[in-house]
Amino acid sequence: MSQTIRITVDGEPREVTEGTTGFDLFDGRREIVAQRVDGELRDLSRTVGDGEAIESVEITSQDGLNILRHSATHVLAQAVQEVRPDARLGIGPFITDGFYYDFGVDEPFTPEDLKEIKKRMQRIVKQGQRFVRRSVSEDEARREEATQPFKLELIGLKGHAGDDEESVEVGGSGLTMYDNVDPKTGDTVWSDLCRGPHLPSTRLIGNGFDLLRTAAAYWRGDEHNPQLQRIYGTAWPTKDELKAYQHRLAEAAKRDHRRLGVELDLFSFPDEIGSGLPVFHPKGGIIRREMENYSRRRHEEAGYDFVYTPHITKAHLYEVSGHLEWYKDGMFPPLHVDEELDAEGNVKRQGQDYYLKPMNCPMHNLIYASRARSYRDLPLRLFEFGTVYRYEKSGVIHGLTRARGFTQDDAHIYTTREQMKDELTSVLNFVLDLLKDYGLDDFYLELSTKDPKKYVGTDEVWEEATNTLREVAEASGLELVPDPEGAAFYGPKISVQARDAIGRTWQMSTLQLDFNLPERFGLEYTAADGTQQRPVMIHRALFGSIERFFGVLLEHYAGAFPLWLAPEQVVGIPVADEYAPYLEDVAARMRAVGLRASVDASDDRMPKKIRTHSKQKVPVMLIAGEEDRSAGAVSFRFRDGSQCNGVPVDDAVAWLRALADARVQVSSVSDAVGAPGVEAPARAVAAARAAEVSHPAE
RNA sequence: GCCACCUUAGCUCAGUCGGUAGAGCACUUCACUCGUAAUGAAGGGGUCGCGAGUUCGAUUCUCGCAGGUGGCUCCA
Repeated sequence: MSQTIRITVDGEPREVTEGTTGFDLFDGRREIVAQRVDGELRDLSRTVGDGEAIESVEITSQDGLNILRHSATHVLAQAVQEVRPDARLGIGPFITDGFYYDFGVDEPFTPEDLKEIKKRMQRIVKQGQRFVRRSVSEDEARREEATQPFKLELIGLKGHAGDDEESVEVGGSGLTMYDNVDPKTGDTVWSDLCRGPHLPSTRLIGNGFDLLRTAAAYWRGDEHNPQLQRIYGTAWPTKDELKAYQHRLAEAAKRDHRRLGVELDLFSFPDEIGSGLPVFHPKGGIIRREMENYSRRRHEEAGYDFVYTPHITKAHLYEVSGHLEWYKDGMFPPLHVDEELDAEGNVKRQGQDYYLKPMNCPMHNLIYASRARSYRDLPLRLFEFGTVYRYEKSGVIHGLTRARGFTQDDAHIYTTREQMKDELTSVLNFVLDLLKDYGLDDFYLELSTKDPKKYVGTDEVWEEATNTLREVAEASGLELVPDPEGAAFYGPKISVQARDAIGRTWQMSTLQLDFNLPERFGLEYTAADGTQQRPVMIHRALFGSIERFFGVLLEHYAGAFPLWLAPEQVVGIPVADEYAPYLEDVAARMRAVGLRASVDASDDRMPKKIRTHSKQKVPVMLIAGEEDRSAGAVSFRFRDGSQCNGVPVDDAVAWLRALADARVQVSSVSDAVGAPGVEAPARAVAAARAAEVSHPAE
């Protein structure tokens, strides 16, 4: 006799007969692809038990999307094994926006393979195979996966490592297999070791999936392990959502700093110089110089002392610092100089190894140590735009964000242990404040703590440093994310992560505490009581690398820099040749107050000129014809096409100067009129008001 | 460093089943003098990434190298 059990479904109490499944509960609701039972995701085919709280999982929810993608990756693996029966299965999880599956194959996949695999996936999807869950014992699993070495390894891990290595294959309790069953014949056509849950049917994958690319990946993420071939894909509930995703990717690609660098003529990486070594063109140079100048000014105001150090040094310095011991692989190989040989080739005079510097700190330490220091000198803040060279592996070089030569806005602060906390607090505030001026304002902090395999110094010192950083970070009120084992060998760090305009996060500034280098360099100061004490060192880069920060800002602004950073701030567009001299005059007045202004006196027609400079993301175009000339005025055109016409030249000059000084974005007349602390000409205010009427939503 | 793919004019990209190449934009010149995202015409520009091999002949096929792209590993 079937018994009645009590459950809740999406918060509503219900009574159902024993043996009821998720399918029964959500009958007819195709958008529900799984059930969450007391917080645990399960297939709809599972029966519910007395007292359980069941929630529906819609395909459009995050859990639903994950299940969709996880099922899609099974379909991928099935298709791959049709094309390559020898393919050994690795792991196949869902990831943000998609999925991948790793395969051990003798020959890597070709683009043709990918096409064929996709075709077969479509066939499997259409067929509407059911995913059927089956619990197995470890022995059964081993028997079924006898020809699958990677799966056997996972089963073994499950046995030994417990739940530490929880994964989509063998997480949670017990082992399960998922059979893909042909709905017509009831035959199992494919099986995979998997914890699930899955969609009820492959049909739900529909036509919202695509295969994106292939890549090699080390088995279990370890470069000592064999490489598997990974296929990446994406899957969405509908074709429209897939298209929207592809559109998002295309939009992100448009802001790629490497592309914008070419389009806007900002920088390049000449092959002749070498991989990862950029040159800045004049326009990129202007942006960079503005970035640096403002930073310099702020550092001066904040009590930093400016120093300069060479790019190259004898090996001994990096032996003292420990870099040669810890990071030799990341350094360019040495230049061996001054060696003399006799006629027989024997060494007459020992040579010297010189290294390009990968970090500035040892040199700053030498400046500290150049004379006796008193507690009255501290905190001593040494600042440098220090160019460093790191031998990044060839495969990791990526535009300006990962280069082999770059310039750090590097400071080393030497403090007493007592001052340390106050100093860290003010440094963190200084950093956040300055980043905001460059237009980034969405931050969180990461606290990187000791890597037990890679550190120097005593546990007590690490603990004190870590606790101090944590207290300072917590006091900032920002979100703090732990990064266990992420610290450098010499000390823990706080890093500032910034979210850009399209939501990506970038590691920007780092504050690192270092109890180690002062020790190695024997740094001391005389305390008030006459004793010799050891200072604490704070490493701090704000941009991290200027090149990288440049790249991040370029992508953040999609090339449309705020007025103060824009390489061309103002371009005059005469309605006809006749008005060019008038605009030259206006531009000269702009230049006289330090604005970057020019006139486009080319043969192009006016709309063509507007197009040209729009594509170059020039913030302000000043247009003048007879109307403006006779009124002693100019007409503004902003990036978004908004205008304000007939602004008297005096007002225009003063207004633009003020907007540049305010370091605001100026892409529309409303931006310009709304800039805090800047008084806009009456004409502009009226134009902005008119614009608001036509776009009330703004 | 590993795997795959890519490299043709300044840029974006066609093309040659092996017989030394073409478009659009950009550039130069000429005409047009124009009020808010492309006026028209003419012209210049390429040892087809570099080096070897196969071939009567290689930009095309093979190998090596360099650079790039996407991943993996790494990122003091």
